Amino acid sequence: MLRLSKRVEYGLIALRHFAAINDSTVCTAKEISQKYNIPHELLAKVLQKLSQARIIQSYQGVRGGYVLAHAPSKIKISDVINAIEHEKPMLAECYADGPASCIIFDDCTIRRPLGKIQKNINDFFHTMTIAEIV
Amino acid sequence: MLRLSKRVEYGLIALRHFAAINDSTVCTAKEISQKYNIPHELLAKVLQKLSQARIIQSYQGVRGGYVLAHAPSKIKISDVINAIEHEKPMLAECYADGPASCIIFDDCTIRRPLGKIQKNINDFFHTMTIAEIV
DNA sequence: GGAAAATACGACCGATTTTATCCGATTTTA
DNA sequence: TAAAATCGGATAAAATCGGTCGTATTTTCC
Ligand code: FES
Ligand code: FES
Repeated sequence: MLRLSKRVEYGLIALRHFAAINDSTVCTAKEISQKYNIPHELLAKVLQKLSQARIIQSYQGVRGGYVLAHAPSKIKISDVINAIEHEKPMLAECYADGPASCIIFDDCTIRRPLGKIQKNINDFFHTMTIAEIV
Repeated sequence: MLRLSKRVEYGLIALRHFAAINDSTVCTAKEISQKYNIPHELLAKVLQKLSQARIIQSYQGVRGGYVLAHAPSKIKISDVINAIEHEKPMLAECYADGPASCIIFDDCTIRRPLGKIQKNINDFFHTMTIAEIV
């Protein structure tokens, strides 16, 4: 409950790795998966997502790999989450999917108060960058 | 992802209901489940947990039901979560279950940075009370 | 005393989500 | 041309969660 998904964890670990090494050095998914003991195929897909979101730059072919596309201080945690998960992290489903999704929407009395906590978390993800986790 | 469980939602809704009405009036699980359109059996189980944690007082038998055991301002959100969920809400499993649970524990580089966000959320749950959601 | 109404408790199923794997295709360099 | 890497979809395995059921116990009311 209230847990980050493995995909996001793996993504953050990978991004931290990129940020910790020289900018111009490409890293392959295999390297990272071995170094951090992460399932290779799964990490590969996460990196693809990050690549599509222009957070990292991909180079195909032999001697290919990935490099950060921006400075670590420019990459917000929220960017990473949005790139990997297609729906934003929400305390209650009603926020994410709208009134139709929740059967007790009209009778719900805690949606508004929960918003305070939600906002707080959002702000944190929006403020913190990869540079702060190196 | 990063979502509260239904059990906690239902628990909060029920507690808010208790806080909103007269202190000495007992409410049955059935009443609340009908009013807020919540599955009766599931809510009943949640209320049992809250009763065991001394957050609400139970009265058995016909004309029985539940009443708040303390003033709403004395009931913290974290108390409610702890009562309903046996393990605390944690961004990453490594916090909750210790080193043995996470295969990448030794290689993990994001555990410590994540702690900042974790602490922030914990503080919020520890500060906010039922009185603030009435 | 017995029936009804409520909580108490535990076991269980089913659906959904999440995690992980697999395979084939494409790109690029050696 | 072969090897090494990214791509992308499909699929399988696992875990979690919401919800249900059945039974026991307690208490009040008739
Ligand atoms: S829990 Fe869905 S609207 Fe509040
Ligand atoms: S993800 Fe488990 S230790 Fe970091």
